[in-house]
Amino acid sequence: MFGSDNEVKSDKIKGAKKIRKPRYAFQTRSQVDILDDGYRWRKYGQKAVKNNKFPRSYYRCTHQGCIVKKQVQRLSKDEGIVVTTYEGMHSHPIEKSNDNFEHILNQMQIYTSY
DNA sequence: CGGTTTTGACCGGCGC
DNA sequence: GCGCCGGTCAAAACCG
Repeated sequence: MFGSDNEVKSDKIKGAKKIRKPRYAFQTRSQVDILDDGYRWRKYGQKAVKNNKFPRSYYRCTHQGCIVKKQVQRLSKDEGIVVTTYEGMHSHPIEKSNDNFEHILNQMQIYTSY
């Protein structure tokens, strides 16, 4: 299941031949970890991290063909800071108002890896 | 009713 | 070889 993961695994074992899954980390200042960026997410697990006093939440896009994964983690140092990490690329339009999305971006700092 | 959520348990990989 | 960790999935329950 979930070819996306399988693909990455294969790449790792083989030696990274294809493009890597893009990873985008968003650091947001919010009291709630449930940030609606405009996509639909379904929580599939919650695990506690050792460097963090708070558990990390794992979310996945519920769109057909959309295998984007997202994980939300809070900074143990600042409970008001929420780190949202996006994995993969979306292949469908957002169902929320771009205005709202822009407003959210306005309050988040974007960090891009790769 | 459908969709979603929550917890627990399980598996694989890696280290020593 | 064994233990450990992280990560993911499953089922059940709940809500609108």
